[in-house]
Amino acid sequence: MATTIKDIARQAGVSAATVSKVLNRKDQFISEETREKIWSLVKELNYTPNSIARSLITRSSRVIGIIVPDILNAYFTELVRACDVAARERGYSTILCNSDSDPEKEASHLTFLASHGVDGIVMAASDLIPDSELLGRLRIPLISMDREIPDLDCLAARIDTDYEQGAFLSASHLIRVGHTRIAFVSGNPLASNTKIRRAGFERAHREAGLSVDPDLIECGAFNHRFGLIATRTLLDRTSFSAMCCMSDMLAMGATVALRERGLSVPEDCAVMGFDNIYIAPLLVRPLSTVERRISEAGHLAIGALIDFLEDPSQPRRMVLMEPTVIERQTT
Amino acid sequence: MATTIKDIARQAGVSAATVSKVLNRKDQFISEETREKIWSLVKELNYTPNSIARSLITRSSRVIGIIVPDILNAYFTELVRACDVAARERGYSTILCNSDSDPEKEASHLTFLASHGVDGIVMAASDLIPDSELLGRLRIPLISMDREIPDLDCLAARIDTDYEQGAFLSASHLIRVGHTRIAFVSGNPLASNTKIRRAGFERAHREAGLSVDPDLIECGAFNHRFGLIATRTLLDRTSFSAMCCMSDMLAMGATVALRERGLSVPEDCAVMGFDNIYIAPLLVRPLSTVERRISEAGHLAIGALIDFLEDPSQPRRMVLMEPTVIERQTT
DNA sequence: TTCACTTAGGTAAACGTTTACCTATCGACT
DNA sequence: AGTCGATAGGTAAACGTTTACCTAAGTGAA
Repeated sequence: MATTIKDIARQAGVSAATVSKVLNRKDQFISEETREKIWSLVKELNYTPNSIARSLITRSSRVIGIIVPDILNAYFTELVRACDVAARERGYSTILCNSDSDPEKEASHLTFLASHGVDGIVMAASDLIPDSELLGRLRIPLISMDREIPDLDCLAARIDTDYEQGAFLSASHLIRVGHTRIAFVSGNPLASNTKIRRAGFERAHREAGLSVDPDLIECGAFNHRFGLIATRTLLDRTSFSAMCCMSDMLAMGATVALRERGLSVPEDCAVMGFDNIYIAPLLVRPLSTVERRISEAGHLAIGALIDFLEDPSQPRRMVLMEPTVIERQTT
Repeated sequence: MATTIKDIARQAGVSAATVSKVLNRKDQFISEETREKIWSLVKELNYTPNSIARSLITRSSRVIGIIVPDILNAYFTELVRACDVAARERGYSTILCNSDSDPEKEASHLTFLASHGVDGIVMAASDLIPDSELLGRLRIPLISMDREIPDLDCLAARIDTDYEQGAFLSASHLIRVGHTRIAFVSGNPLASNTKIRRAGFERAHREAGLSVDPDLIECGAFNHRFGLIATRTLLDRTSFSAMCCMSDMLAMGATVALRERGLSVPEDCAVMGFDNIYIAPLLVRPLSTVERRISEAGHLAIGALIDFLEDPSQPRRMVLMEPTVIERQTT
């Protein structure tokens, strides 16, 4: 029952095409009088164009899909927020999907987004390797953030963080202040996401003339729950004086486990996080971590996507963001 | 270029109508043979129906809009997540909007959602009083959560938390353990959201034969930043031995401010939160708080909305959720 | 044979836009 | 007088579905 373009047309005594032209500012050949009449009717009748009908014919929705593994991880909350504001700044909206790191959910979100006609998709860090057959078929412009991804011609840009360097910096920081037995906690051990970080961790040791005890490594997931469990396991298995966690959520879980055993941070065990989520400085013992400028990454991703949408011929962007260490009170 | 229903029809040697009937299981008068041929072509050609075209004609999108003030507040992150899983369980998807507690943004999200044909909208707790003129015009089925809302006939349900009781319980808990000077920190002082809580806070004092010193009240916003600022102000102005914060984010900010001044929690000052967000038990000093069963609220909201969509004649639900105190280590 | 019913499927309009192309009028210029 | 170029706007198809209604063939009974 909402007002349509035809209602406006009828009341203005013109055709729907004329109204459409005015609305879309393709009105160089429309008289000032008609134009004004249309705009005033638009206001009076509270006309809002039906985006669905519009998308159907223009094949563009000005909507961007965002897929993250877990919105409860504050890193993704911040990223999603950043993407959303960046998109809105350029007249786009976003629609969010949680994959739970489940390939089937990811695929079904992808089809959902496609069938809803999103103009582009941002796929954020995940242990998953995306279904390249599906992606290739969908042909939706894509931004990959911090993930392994096949080379597709709909891949508009990659925004990656230099995880190797991030892990290297984190471990080096701990080594510099005297730690020699450092635990390493990260996500899925099979994902490149984790392998690369582990390489950085090991390089830091190598360069310091230290070796890495495999007993100190625990990889599984990036959430706080795994941080808690992994730390308990590590504590039962071996001893260490510092922990190099590959996400702040892991670090939060680790801290809880350490306290559980009566260990204080950083006196008995130092803890490094990764991501610098907004909660990190708010913890009672503000967390030392690796800063990765989440908001900037989100803006970059959306910017690259929209630039690509507006001109697909431009060269693809491959950004590698350099992280830095932030020293707070847990190291 | 994606496969359409016509491609299927052509290759199956039938009309598009027949394909549509099979796809929608309105195929009682279609032969088994045709049916099988169609389904196998659907698989072979990776056909996915174009939701946009479908929505245009059916006037239903199976998408629900969710408007929250600030997704960075973990309470809303959890709520949104709960709504999303509840919606997916029933074959709906969600689309998320941040209002930043800005009436204009909220209105523009509302029009956005309307023009994108969402079937219903969940509006979560906010200081804002929604634009009833707009809402009435849009006529989109609505769920209101913890907000003041005009009575509209498109209002499918209200899911509210008994804030008066929550604040009462929080303050009573502190009074019971011996505190008499308790600071009260909450959101926008003009919003009913805050007024109601303040009433509960005052009732707790009244029933204990205590009076409330207005100097102990600081209201502004629900985020951690305000918690920090408000606590500094309170500390400069007066003295107290406990804080009754109306969100866990506020409590986190408050804790930081207290430590800043060398005060330890709970020895020098006890702190109560509200919401029981997932981070609350993870803080180094796990936060005592008021539990409000966020996930259940989200499921309830989505359930009520979808029930209403499927049968708008059923009576409206008005749920009042009763909160409970969780005692951890900050009190 | 006729009628009615069932089965299997087709036709075409409709949803609300956009857009390529067409028409008509008016001056101005050759 | 005829042509041309603006100017102002209209026509109708198209996007990919769904659905109310139509058709045609076959069957069974009267």
